[in-house]
Amino acid sequence: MAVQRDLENNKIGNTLNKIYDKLLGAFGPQEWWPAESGFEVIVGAILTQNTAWGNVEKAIAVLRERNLLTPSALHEAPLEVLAESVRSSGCYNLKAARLKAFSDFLNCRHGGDLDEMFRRDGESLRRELLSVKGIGEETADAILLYAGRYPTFVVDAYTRRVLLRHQLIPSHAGYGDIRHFFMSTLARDEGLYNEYHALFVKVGKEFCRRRVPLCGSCPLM
DNA sequence: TGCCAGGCCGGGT
DNA sequence: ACCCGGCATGGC
Repeated sequence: MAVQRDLENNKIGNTLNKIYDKLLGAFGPQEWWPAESGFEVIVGAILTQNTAWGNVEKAIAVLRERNLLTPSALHEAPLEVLAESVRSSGCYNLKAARLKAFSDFLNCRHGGDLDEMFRRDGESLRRELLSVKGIGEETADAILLYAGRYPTFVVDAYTRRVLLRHQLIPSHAGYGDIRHFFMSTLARDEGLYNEYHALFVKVGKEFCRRRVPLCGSCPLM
């Protein structure tokens, strides 16, 4: 029974490795996350929730212009200033509040020090992040992986859609199921998870958008 | 012109 | 335990 499951996992693991090789071969390294600091990664992770990255870039440019891309500066900025700064990323009142919520968390729990925060072990830090209002599973994993370089797999809408279209997961699979799917079958490698998720976003943007059917020129076909 | 984008929360079944 | 509406700008 356990042996059978292991074989199954191994088959899936091979499949996931093949997909990775195809994507990397087709698109090359993606050099993620596009940011100049770990703190900027976190800000971007919050701003990009259900939002096109281009709109986030504009918001980050405004924050940089106003010297708000540091923990202390962000923490001291009035909510209205934040909201107005990140307007282009949509849902701006909500996101300003979420940036503040993270900022408060960082100050209260980690003395406003990112390096200190990232000294915590991954599992407990993940739970801490999930307790912050506005940080859900994907955002928490993105922060852990791309800002803290922890080996945790980030599952997003593209990941789910690509896997569904290629019938590699059942339609009822939840976030945790898919994350476990990768982490239990692939090596626990931060570099691999980093590249893999970035490649999913790349192939998703090009070939797996919402109402676009499977396309013959997709490298996974 | 609508639909969609690298989600998350709160309230309702 | 799910399901849904709200949040909101900018690009195609």
